[in-house]
Parts: sequence; structure tokens; C-alpha cells
Amino acid sequence: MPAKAAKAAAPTPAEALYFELFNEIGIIAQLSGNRFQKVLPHHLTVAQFRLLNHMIRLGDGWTPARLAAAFQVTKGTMTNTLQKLESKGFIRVEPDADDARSKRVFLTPPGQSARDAALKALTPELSTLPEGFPPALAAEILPALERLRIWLDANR
Amino acid sequence: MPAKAAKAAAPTPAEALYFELFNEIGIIAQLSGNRFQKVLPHHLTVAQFRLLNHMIRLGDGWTPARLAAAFQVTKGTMTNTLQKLESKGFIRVEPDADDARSKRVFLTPPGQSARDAALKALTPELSTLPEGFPPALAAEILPALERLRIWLDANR
DNA sequence: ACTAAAAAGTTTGATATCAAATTAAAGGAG
DNA sequence: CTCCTTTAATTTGATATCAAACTTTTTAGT
Repeated sequence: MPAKAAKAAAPTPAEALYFELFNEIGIIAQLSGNRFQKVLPHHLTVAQFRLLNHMIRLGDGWTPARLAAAFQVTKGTMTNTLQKLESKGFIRVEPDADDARSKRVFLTPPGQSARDAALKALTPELSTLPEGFPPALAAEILPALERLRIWLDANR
Repeated sequence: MPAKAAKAAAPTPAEALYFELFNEIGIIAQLSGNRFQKVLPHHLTVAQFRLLNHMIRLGDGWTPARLAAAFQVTKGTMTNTLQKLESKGFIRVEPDADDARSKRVFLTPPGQSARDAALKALTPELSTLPEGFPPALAAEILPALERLRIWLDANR
């Protein structure tokens, strides 16, 4: 049998597939993030916008720790993000009556307005997207992405 | 006709779909990026690893400017990333003979080894993934993601 | 009830990234 | 040829994020 060159760590086809998947996802996240960042109002970062959005969609009153876990950032990062949003008046952070270690985060009316304005500012970015990437395609792959996200979230 | 509440910027269903798509992609990128970061050898960042990987897959000899465009980072960021990789001996940066403004980036043998080692270190992270997210599903959505990435890349 | 362990939030120091300004070289218009 | 514009790379200052240490409070074990 001919000597085989010492090929280093050739990934299986399945592994290669996953690597490619995460690579594409990483690039898309960076491209879209950059793009969104440029048009967000009130000097909102993407992270700040996502936090506002999260409170609209899933309700407020969460603790910082739970938010940090939900967004997969460190507690220190969440502290910083919350302080920025609070200084802009977009959220209110109150002590938790039941647990003196904890706090609770609430969206303010200006915060809701800022979120709406941000959404409006983002919309034009998407206006020409359907030409190259039809909504039906988005709908088609979304369940799979959710499934992947949920798995990653559960198996850290 | 009843007075309609001043609903601020209600996105169309298609827009909502896109927002959700980018949201999921953003979360997956963060989860997978964090995860990969923790196991990468040689203090490689994800950005550094992707650069090494890029040179393996698409060949080296690119200019920093072209690399910055390919990865959608600023030229300053690319300068920094290249300096880090060069200080580790994983790449070689040479002046371009034809254009005194430019440089050319080459992968060194240690760089190739580091990339192989990184790939190997990443593989265990994927070992249990097929249970929750079968490779067939990855293969199914990959073309759509490529299409999205290409569109975003072309329409900046 | 007491003590040890865990959890919530903050702080600190380091780093990756960005935007904008800077320097140097190439290209184009006249 | 000369000047103006564009391009390549770097530098600078600011910020977001991380990991790790720290403080306070709660929970659990005995």
C-alpha cells in the first residue's frame, strides 16, 4: 500500500459542511450588522437595538443576568449595555423587591419610540433585498436556523 | 371608519421575516463564535483563524486591502489582524514588486500547521451537533445562505 | 442557626474593531 | 510634465466586549 501523506486532520464531509455553514453565517452576520449599524438612530448599537427589540417582543421586567444569558454576552457586557440605554432614557432599571441582589429592566416610552424609529430606519436597507433573496426563501430556511440556534443555546 | 391608533412603522410581513432571519443569524454567529473562540489554539481569534482558513481555501498572495474587502472589515482592522498573525509567524507580509503602495500576504508552514491544529480543536465542538441538527439540514439551507451572503456582498 | 457555596451585579484591565486622519504611491486630465 | 484624485496601508482615539476579580445577598448542607 502506497505511503499516504500525513494529511492533517482532514474533516469528514459532515464536519466540512458544518464549518461552511458557520462560516457563511458569520459572514452574513458581519455584513448585516455593519450595514444596520450605519443607519441606526440615537447612536444605538446593534446590541442596544436588539435589547430594545427583545423587550418589545418578549416583554420587559427581565433581570440583567437573564438578559445576559439570552444574548450570550457576559454579565459585564450586559451591565455596560444597560447603562448606555439607561443614560439615553430608553430603559429603566429598578431593584428587585424579592431579591436584593437582582434588578429588573423595563422599557420606557422613549425607548419604545426609539425602537420604532430604529425599525423604520432599518427598513430601507431591506427594500431591494427581495430581488436577490425572495421572502419565500427566508421563510424556508428560518425554521432550520431556529432549530440550530436552539440547539446551540441548549448545548453550551 | 374607526380611528386607527398611530401604529409606528409596522413592518410588512416580508420585512418582519427578514428581521427575524437576521436576528437568528446574528445569535447563531455569536453563539458559535464564542464557542469556537474558547477552544482555538495559539491564542488565535476567530478572525485570525478565518484568515488562515481563507488562505488555505482560496490561496495566498492577496493584498491587505483585498482581504479587508473580502472579510468586510476596515483596513485598519486588517492591519491589526495581519500584524498579530505575523508576530506569531503564521503569515509573511512582503512588499508588492509591482505597486509600492501594496503588500502581499503569504501563509507560512507554521501558519498551515496552526490552521490544521485549529481545525482539529474545533472538530469536537461539532461532535454532538448532528443529533440536534442533521447534516442533511445543513446541506439544505447552505445554498440559500450563500445566495444571501453573495447578495449582501454585492449590494453594499 | 451557622457556615460554605452559589448567584447577581459591578469593576478592572486587555483586546478587537471602527471611523477618521495621515502618509505615500499610482493614475489621469490638461 | 504638472496637478489633482484615487488607492494602499498605517496610526490614533473611542468603544464594545471579554475574562477575571470582587461585593453583596441568597441558598443549602449539616
